[in-house]
Amino acid sequence: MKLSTKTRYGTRILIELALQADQGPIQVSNIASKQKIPVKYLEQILRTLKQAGIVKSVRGPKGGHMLANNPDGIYLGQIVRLFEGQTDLVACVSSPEQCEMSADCLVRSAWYDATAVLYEKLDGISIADLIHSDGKNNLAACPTL
Amino acid sequence: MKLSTKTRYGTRILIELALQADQGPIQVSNIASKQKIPVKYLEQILRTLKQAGIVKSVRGPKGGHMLANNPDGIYLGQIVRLFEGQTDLVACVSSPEQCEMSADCLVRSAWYDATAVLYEKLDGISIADLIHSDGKNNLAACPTL
DNA sequence: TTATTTCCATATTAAATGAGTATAGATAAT
DNA sequence: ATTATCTATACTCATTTAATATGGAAATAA
Repeated sequence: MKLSTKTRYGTRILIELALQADQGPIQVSNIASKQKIPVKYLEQILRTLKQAGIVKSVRGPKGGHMLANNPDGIYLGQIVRLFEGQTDLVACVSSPEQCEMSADCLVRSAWYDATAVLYEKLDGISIADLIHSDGKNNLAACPTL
Repeated sequence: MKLSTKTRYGTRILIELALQADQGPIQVSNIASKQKIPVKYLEQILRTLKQAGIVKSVRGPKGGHMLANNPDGIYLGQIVRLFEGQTDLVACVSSPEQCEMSADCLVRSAWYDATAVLYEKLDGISIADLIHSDGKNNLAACPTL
């Protein structure tokens, strides 16, 4: 039940672009070294972000990438939906027709509610929120233990 | 970012056992046909549930399986933790040492919070809650769209 | 006591997915 | 023109998931 590296990398790329927002176009090599992401993989992820309208870029020497809009309008929920193949905890949540038992399934609505509460949270956290946090993580107890 | 079939099947197995709680030991073949789960796969999942102390069973003719305790004490969070290999949205949430950047990562605490809110929800839904719902699912809008 | 019904355990396989690499091309500044 | 940069697609490799196969162990009842 984990997020893909594309989602994680995608988020870190956006953070990097937000941090360097006043530096003009940021090059792939710059992001790659700062965030320790393989260049070619990074390029793929950037392309997805660009096609989604979140990032814009200019080609040629001195070219690079930058956020298309203000980071306070980019939310984690949007990034997760963009990169995760299946965005629900269980497929039947958004495609009940995939399961012949879904009509009177006793669990489906629970998976639905859990998915909803998760995205409610993710849709409340923007890239701007992240770069304005102090980045000091307490390494304390984990919610799943 | 989806739950495994083991988690989904495991939940449905427990629902089935809860529904038939007054019928004595329930046989694998019974659960398999009712819930449309391959017999041998079902046996694996049942074994995990048994080792976790959630299910008990008796061998030999007239044997079968039953809940070890009342279904109002079995929560979805427990089932998910039991079957999912990685129970956090991102590995660094519970194992920050796995990522050299985690100490001053600007995203980690967000993944932590999202994981926490998800399990808070899952830990509030019991098997008893599920079997006492009416099972009529509205097939309405999905939280991820 | 022995046949039979049931659960128990491990090994194997097959398909899907995820993560990353390779190769080739297009654009624009100098 | 040359070169630095982004763009696009195809391919490979490793891991995980889902399921199957095979063989066993326990307990009941004829």
